Amino acid sequence: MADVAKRAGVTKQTVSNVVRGRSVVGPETRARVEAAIEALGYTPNLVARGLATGTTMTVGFIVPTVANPFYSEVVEEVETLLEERGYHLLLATTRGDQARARRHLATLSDRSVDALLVAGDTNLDLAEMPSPLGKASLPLVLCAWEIDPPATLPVVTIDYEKAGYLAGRHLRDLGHRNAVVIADLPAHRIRVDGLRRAFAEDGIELPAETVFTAPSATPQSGYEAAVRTLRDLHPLGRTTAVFTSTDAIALGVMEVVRHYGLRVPEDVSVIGIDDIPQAAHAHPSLSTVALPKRRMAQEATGLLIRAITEGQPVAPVLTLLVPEVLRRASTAQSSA
Amino acid sequence: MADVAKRAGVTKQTVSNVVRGRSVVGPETRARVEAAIEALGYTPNLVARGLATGTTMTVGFIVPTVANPFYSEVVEEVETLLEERGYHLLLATTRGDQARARRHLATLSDRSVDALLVAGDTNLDLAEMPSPLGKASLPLVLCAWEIDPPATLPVVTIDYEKAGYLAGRHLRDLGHRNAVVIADLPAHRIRVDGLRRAFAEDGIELPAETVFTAPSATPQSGYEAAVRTLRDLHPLGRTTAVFTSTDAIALGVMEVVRHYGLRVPEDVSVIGIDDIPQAAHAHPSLSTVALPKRRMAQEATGLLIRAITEGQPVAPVLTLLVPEVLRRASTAQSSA
DNA sequence: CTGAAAGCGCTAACAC
DNA sequence: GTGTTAGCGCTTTCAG
Repeated sequence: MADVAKRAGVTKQTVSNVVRGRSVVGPETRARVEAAIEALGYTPNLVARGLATGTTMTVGFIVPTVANPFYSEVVEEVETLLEERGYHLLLATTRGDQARARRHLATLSDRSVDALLVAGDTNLDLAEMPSPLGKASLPLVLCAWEIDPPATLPVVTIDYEKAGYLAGRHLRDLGHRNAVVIADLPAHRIRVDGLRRAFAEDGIELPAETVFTAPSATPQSGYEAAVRTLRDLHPLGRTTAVFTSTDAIALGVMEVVRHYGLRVPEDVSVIGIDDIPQAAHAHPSLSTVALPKRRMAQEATGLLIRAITEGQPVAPVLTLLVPEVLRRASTAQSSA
Repeated sequence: MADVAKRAGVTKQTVSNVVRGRSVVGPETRARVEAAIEALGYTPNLVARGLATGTTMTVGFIVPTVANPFYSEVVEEVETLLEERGYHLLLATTRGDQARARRHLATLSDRSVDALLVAGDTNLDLAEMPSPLGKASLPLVLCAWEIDPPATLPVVTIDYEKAGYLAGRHLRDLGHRNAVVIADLPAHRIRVDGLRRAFAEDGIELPAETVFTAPSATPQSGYEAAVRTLRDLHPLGRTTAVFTSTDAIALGVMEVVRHYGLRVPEDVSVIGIDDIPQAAHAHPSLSTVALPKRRMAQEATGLLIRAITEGQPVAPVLTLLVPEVLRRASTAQSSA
């Protein structure tokens, strides 16, 4: 920078002003400086700028995993939004590991990021988490917080209970009274609660023996477990519908159902939650409750950036995004 | 830091030494300093350290997208490896957009990262890319470079041609002579070339009219296109096997084949490439050629970190990882 | 509109 | 072992 200044016959200050596009530089001077920059191939050092301004133009995002369509879509959207505003994305994954989450939280809050976004993770116990959560030293927003969103922090999440409820109402409206549930419990218990509420409105109970657990956090093994569960369960008896807490599981269920020579949706309706890309392309296309991930990413990033630019902590409000039923081909009127 | 030093009755330097775990501090002094750090809740400013040392402990990763199982697995692996060594991951996606890629390359090379990893993207024209590629100012490694890996840069990639070849040999060994190809062209043409080579070894040609294009970059629309293609194509005629350039497409193909009342693998064998998580859980489980993504991530990260710690640019060597056939249930002896 | 000074928080040389 | 002195490259006062 000093070289550029010398070459253009100005001071570093003027170079700085030119680089940052401030309109305090005379056009003639500006041209000279720009020529010098070009000639020397100068490029400003962001770290130094960061030290001077106390801002890094970087947002940290702590996420359970990225090998899961739900989170990877959220990450991608967040990255895009940040990029549009000139921010970088520092990605950290927890993989369901408290210790990792804590480490990330600690290192990222050392002023190496301007703000922090943390996606929900069942294994995350906020009370155990270090400083930034407590002293709110830097803007912090939580998202996709399925279980017990804390009231003391800003949270942008989805009404997962309603997602379950909507799935339930959809099935109920189609006349289904005997449903089997396959859910990733306890992570997705809220979704099952919603389903239960929908059925309860019609006086239908969900017997405990029709609720099965896909005992793993990853959608893949959830799927696998679902397959096994359903296999053991067979014959389905009076069951006319299967509700799964996740599309990945639903996809597996459809395969197994077909494997038994039953048809979806003629014999059994299947509905999932999330609306992963494959859901629309399955055969039959999977009815599901779409979780507004992109909306969530937008709201969360918006809060974060506003907090950074205004220099104020984010108000601890809970934003609850509403999911939406997607009626596709895997659900039909109950044949019972 | 000054406060800590004052409280402990030492200088900043000593505090620095304690923080960085240097063994030049007396145990008694160290204890005092640590107490002061604890009391004041001091946490070092990484940006300042970065300015002083010229190192940020951050590696940039430019990737086409993260909403694709292949890349998301690579990203996750890279992140994990970096974290183990105390590095952070700055993630940037190109979404197949040259301009974005160029922007990222430019901003990331402003010394805000210690090294740069760039994953292959058909839309990326390296010749058009700015400085860091040319002047190799900071360690740069390319990975997953399917088309024309440049000889002037270090590249860790997979032998995609061999992947196609292995798939072809597998089919050929099972007696298949009439295969249909559905590939994401031109992105995956190398894979088709490999297949062609395998068949050619037996004097079998792949007529142009049996090669179909799934005309999109994203696996999902590839899948969709495959479905349409196969639907139009029906009946399959003498075809006994389908090769797809991607597992996602293969999964779609299996559904469509079944849709016609044909059985996999009894009537038609299906083989893909990649080994995405779902492949193992499909019904029947999908035979495929596994691409060693994790190995690739390991090699690439290794090179990068070595380059950083040794302060030397990475030698422009091409590392070609070998894929492996996974014989599963979707392929069987040809019935023809 | 431009220039000169001071300092962001830390580390790296030295000397003590 | 510990303290001292300079910066890292930039931005930000404040004068000119």
